[in-house]
Amino acid sequence: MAQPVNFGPLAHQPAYRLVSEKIRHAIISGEIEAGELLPTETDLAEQFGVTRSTVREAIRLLEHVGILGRADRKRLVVTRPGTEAVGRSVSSAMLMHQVTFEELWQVAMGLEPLAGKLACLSATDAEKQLLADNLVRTREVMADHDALLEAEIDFHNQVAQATHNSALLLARAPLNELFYPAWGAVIRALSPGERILVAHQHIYDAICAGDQEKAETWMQKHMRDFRRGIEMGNLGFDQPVQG
Amino acid sequence: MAQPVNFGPLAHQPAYRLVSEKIRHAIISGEIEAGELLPTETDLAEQFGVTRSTVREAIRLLEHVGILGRADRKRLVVTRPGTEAVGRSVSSAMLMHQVTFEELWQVAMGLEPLAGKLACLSATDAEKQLLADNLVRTREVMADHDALLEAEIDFHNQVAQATHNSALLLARAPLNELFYPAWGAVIRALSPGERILVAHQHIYDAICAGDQEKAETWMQKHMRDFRRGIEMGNLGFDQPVQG
DNA sequence: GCTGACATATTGTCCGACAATATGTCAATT
DNA sequence: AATTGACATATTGTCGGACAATATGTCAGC
Repeated sequence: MAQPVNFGPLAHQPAYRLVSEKIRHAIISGEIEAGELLPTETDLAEQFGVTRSTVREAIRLLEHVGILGRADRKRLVVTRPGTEAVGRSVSSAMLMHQVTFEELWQVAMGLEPLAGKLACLSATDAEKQLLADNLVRTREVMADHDALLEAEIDFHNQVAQATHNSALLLARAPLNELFYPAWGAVIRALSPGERILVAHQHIYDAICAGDQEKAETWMQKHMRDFRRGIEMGNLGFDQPVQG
Repeated sequence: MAQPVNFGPLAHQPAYRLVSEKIRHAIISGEIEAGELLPTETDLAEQFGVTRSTVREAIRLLEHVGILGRADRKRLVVTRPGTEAVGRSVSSAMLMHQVTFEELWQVAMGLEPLAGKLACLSATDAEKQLLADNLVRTREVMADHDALLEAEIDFHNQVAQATHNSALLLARAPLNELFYPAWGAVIRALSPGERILVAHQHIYDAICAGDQEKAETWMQKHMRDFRRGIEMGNLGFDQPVQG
């Protein structure tokens, strides 16, 4: 007997997606380099044989993820998505998945100690200096909750920067955005400035000494402190993070 | 003397971005839930007081990151960005940053062992069964490079799934896409089927036994094998990954 | 109750238009 | 010579209207 033919639903992609894919491909394959200007919308429309409206929709598709941006507010330019763009889109996803603090913290426990460890291998003198400056600043603003939070976040970002690992930077991008409010709440509730500073100090020492293990374990301790902070402050460790 | 006033450039956001932000905010704040239908484009245009073209551009901004999708090919629907959407956008970013295998591998060394460890705590019987099936299948297709690659990828995804940690799933989404070709190259070059199977077997055993440490260390071993495979095959461990 | 015809709603695409703004040119002014 | 101002040009942001293709809803007819 003849097989009952099973036609899959034929995929008629709208034109704006095709155009978008073509542009995306040209960018990713390196055909167009970062920083280069794209042709004008009218040109693109002509080249693809569609209207400017369609081209514009295709462009918007790529804009939000940070592949395309506006140079001088006019011409389109190919850009490298920075941590902000990636962080924004991934944290949207996490918010919609109702990710809990616990889940987020587990990921951070995978990435932050790793960052500390790797920074030991690759931190430059300038980056070590930045960390040292951050320590000084942290001590100064210990009483000011907002400023302390900012210093704390900066410290972690600087450690991550010091790894010179873009993949790591991008992977941890959403953590920043999502932990920010919780970290602030912990600081306001418990004023753990001294404890934060001690941990940062040890991490800094380890990075300067190139002591990977010490950096890793102190970062772990530091993150566990953060966890305990949320739990003690009854801030909802098993609750979904808030946008 | 009076300071020379320094006016920051005044930020005139285009309308399509404002509209996009409004919609995004409504979605993330939970005002509109996932799965709900959005009003029609014409309605939105009226509500916001702009034209349909503008609304469409705003929608496209959110579409590529997976916040919005098409329900039945017509009406717009709010969706949860899955790992595919997130993986796609983050791996674009990584590609443009010329992330090397080494960088990527370091991140994987942070996340995959973590996944193994967490899976010990939360894997259900059904998920364990899936892993068992995967092992059987892996043994069957050991000689077929393509099928073996697919089974290998599946195994890691299933372990990650078994953690029930969405944040982790999303964070490791880009790894899948980017490692895929390299992993395939390793398999074709070295035929390490037996070695892969042994590692998977141990990881599976550990998960069934709830032995977190074993799962973690075997996943580490497994990833180190992968690294050695790329190095031995001279596949460019310190080279940027290819799209 | 199922089928088919028909009207309706909604999206995808096109066209043409205009205002606002950035860029380039060039003469006039100091 | 350098700055300023006037002017033409290019490009984007936004508008309005139009039409085809397709999904949905309704209703008569068997």
